[in-house]
Amino acid sequence: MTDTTPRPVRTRFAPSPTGSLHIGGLRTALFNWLYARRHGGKFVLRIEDTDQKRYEPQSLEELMEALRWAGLQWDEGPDIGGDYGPYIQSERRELYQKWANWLLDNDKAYRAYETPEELEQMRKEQLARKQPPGYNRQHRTLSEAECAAFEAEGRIPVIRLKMPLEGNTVIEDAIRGRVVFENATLQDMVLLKADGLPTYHLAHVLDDHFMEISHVMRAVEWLPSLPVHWQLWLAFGWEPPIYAHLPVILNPDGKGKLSKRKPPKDKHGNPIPVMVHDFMKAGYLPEALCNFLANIGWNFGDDREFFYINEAIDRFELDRINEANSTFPTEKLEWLNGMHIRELPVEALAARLRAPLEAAGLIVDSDLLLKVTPLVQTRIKTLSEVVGLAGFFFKPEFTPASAEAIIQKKMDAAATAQALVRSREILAGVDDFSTQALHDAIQPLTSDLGLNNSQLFGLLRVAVTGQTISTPTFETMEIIGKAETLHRIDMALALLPA
RNA sequence: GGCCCCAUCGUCUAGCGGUCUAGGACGUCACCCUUUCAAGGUGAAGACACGAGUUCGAGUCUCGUUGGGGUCACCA
Repeated sequence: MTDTTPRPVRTRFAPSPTGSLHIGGLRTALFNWLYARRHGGKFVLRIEDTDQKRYEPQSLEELMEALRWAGLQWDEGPDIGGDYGPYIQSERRELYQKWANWLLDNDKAYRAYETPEELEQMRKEQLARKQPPGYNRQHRTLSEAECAAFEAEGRIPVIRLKMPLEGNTVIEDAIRGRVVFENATLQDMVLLKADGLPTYHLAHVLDDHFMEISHVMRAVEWLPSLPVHWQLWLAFGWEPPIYAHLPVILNPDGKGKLSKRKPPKDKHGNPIPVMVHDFMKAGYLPEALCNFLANIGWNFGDDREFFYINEAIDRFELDRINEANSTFPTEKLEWLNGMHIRELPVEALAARLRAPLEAAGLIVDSDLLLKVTPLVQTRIKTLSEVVGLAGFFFKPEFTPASAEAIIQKKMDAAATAQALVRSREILAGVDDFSTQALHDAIQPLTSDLGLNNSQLFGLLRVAVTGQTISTPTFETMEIIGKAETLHRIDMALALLPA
């Protein structure tokens, strides 16, 4: 394998359109993309829609949308075409049938006439007898006449691969090394289904061959069927690609791999998104998600974990991929997302904050948003958190906090009211409503009233923002302006019992 | 259960026979800064699953045990 002439690098991501993109799928796509970019190769998007039962028409669009959002542009694919198309398997069925027949003609495969029900029955009996379930190869040696008899019954055959019955299948995996399978334990897998469409096994080998895919990077769950695929390459007599089986992402709380079926929860019991679209909606940045995904099962080197994906291209190699599965490190995603938010230029962050604010029903003025953005930049970990922290800036009507929220620690209503009144007097006299000037004007009042900064600034904060956790007080006053600030203090005063 | 893969701090990881009294990051805790919340700074606790080998020497190689994961479809 290693001494074959290197081929141009062509990798592919081949999802089946059974729903929108899974986060684990995005990582597989990312690694394939990274490898292609690293080696100046091509990254191909292929749709594996040979299972009509599970096909969801919406998902092709969603899949592509998620990939584009993440910045993983493909060089060939169903929407943009390419020299190796079509890129949707259901449009390639003649190819699969042609080569399935070739296998038949060359004694590498055979027709089997059992119905799904009969196979199911066989499995049940095997299980009942505590035998390993599997096809018993009954039809592997059928005569012409026997086949004709089944056909006469109206049975439609599937085509199964004639696996070697003894010996080993030995394969070199690019990240796991030598993997050995005993042929006697392997199955004669179905290659072409009764509906004339291929199974994954046949389809991917044929497509990867004709699309000249050089490296197949896929999740480890494919490893058990690798020997079948390998025997197919051997049967065809074609040069196999280099296989690399990636570790999977495990559920952080319970056991098993991350799955949308069993929604995972973090240690606080909050649900963790699994689908890429959920991450989009939750306010994660694509650059943060890619950065995060690249850190699972691979590492940048230099002890660096924060990076932009373009920086990873130069360093991405298969031998740096960790073969162990890993659980989904939620807190790290939060941290990385916060990091990427903080690194964004203010204008860029403001632009991204618009969507979640508008989704919350707020009217977003661009100038105002630009002023508010720096105040939230170090305080949010996801874009959607802007709504809770600074949504009040964009509400048409100000909603004051409760009296008890305004009253600070070790203070009562009277003292609070007094502080508000005195503050109002001072603020009314300030012409330059800037953060610094406001701070300087109010500061002396703390000692006059025998309060500390926390108390005085705190009650002003709650009066002016309506929240106990908010953007900084004086910065907020500067943005909303003098009239509004005084108005809100009046509202607070009205709330306090006399 | 058969087969296959995997195994370093709670988590993500570095480590590719000696430089490991095991490094980094997230998280946690403490302190500093501080008008809330963050951010930032400083510091602390915290791991080579176990047992045999190989070797002058093992986190690093081999085998076994244990544990975890995956897979056993006319789904991918």
